[in-house]
Parts: sequence; structure tokens; C-alpha cells
Amino acid sequence: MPLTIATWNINSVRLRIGIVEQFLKAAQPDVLCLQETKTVDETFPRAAFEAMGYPHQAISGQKNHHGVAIVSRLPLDRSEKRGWCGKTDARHMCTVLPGDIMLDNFYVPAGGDEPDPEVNPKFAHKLAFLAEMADWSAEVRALGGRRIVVGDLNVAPLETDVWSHKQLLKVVSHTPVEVEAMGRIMAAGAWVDAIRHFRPEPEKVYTWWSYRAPDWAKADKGRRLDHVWVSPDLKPALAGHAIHRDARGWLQPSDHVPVTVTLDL
DNA sequence: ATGGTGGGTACCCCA
Repeated sequence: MPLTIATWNINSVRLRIGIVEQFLKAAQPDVLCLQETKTVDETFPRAAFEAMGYPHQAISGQKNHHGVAIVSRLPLDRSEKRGWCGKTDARHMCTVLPGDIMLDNFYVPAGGDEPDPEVNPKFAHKLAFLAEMADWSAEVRALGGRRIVVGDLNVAPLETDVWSHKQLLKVVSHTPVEVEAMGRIMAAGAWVDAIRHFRPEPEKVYTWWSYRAPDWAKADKGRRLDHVWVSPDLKPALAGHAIHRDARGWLQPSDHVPVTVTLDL
């Protein structure tokens, strides 16, 4: 049985519900994980997703910023949010899919502009969040079971995850300290990078292009900030993927594009 | 080296 999971930093789900519908019609994922929904739960467009065939919903929003959600054709069980770094930020939602597959949807702090935790508390928060994810991954590895992590992790870990490794060494998202922090998560052995399973280096792979570039497609100064990881026991089930680059060119786009992974279970 | 764009909200935060 195929299972397709999508992840997309939507940068306001209310503003972009139209292109979300466009994406769902085209890609037909079973589950869509959103980040940066930017709405409290009361004004999340529940009915629109129901009408599109996604009645099962696990939502964690807050005013102004952040916000994550999982909407699904399939029933969701034991959905819960959890605080990270001792904060109540809406950056994580967990649920269990049919077949006992645990799904975690993350929105890792972007980290501000200055890549120095001593002077920039946002960058310190990002590093602390990634460190907590590493501890959590070690626990997950010990527990075992079928698991999927998706989200905007705001780190482009590989040299080929950015348009210019050299020019981004001091740019938040690709600094050595962040890459090492993500390396410690992966060193726990809990995760297989599903996108790089399908698209190994040295191919360049991007999921985000800045709004500030006048011609994003021509300049193509992208970064791979959005990720899908699966537990090692799901690696044999990895059946396909897509990076929906065309969505960056849609009307009023998000700066991130949807990423889908299909498992054959 | 700098500033470029976009979203939410309420005149400034965050990405």
C-alpha cells in the first residue's frame, strides 16, 4: 500500500489556501504537514481541508508566528504537540498514522541573521532546539518502530544543499555550527535522509528560494531547508519522492516548495 | 558591502 507524505512551509495558510488546494489536487498526498501556518487554531481553515478530502487534522497554531498542522485523508491517532527548549512555541506536532507509523512535523527556529549564539538569542535558540532534537533522536533510536520526521528544519546540511557552499559559510542555515548540530542528530542513527536517498550528492537539491531575489528561477540561489527523514526500518519502503519546484512560480507563492515522499508499505 | 521581498499585525515583529 503506498503512502505519500507531503511537507510544506506555507507562510500563512489562510493567505495561500488557494495554492494549497492546487497542490493537493495535483500531488494527491495522503498526509500534508504544514509549517508557518501563522494562525491561531480558531481561524485555521479546517472546512477548506475537509472539503478537499482531508478531514483528519492535528493543529497547533499561535498568534502572528510559527504554527504547524497535519491534515490527512487517513485517520490520525494520539496527536499531540510538545514544547521544545522550555518554550510554548507552536513548532511541533506529532501523530500516529494507520500501521503504527509515528509522524513528527517540525518547524525549527530560523535563527535570525547573526550566526553567533553569544550575541543573537535567536541563533542560540536554534542551536538549543537542534541539540534537543539530537537527544530526542537517541531516545527514538532506542525505542525503535516505524517513524517519519518532516519539516522546515532551517538547516541546509550538505555542500550541495546550497547554491554556493563558500558564500554561505557565514549565512545562517549553512554555518558549520548548524551543520554540526544536524550531524549530531543524524549520528543518533535514528534517521535516513529520504530526499538524499533518491537524490544523492553531488546533485544540487533546493526546496527554498528567497523572496528577495528578483528572478528566483534564473538566479537559482536556493537552499535545501525542508527535509523528510524515515527510521531505518522504513528505508526499504522508500518508493518515490518529488520536489514541487513549480510551486515557487505560482501566484503569490510561499518561498518554500512542497516536498513529497512515497512509501510502499 | 549592502539591501533586497514578503506575511501578520498594528506601527514593528519575524522570515
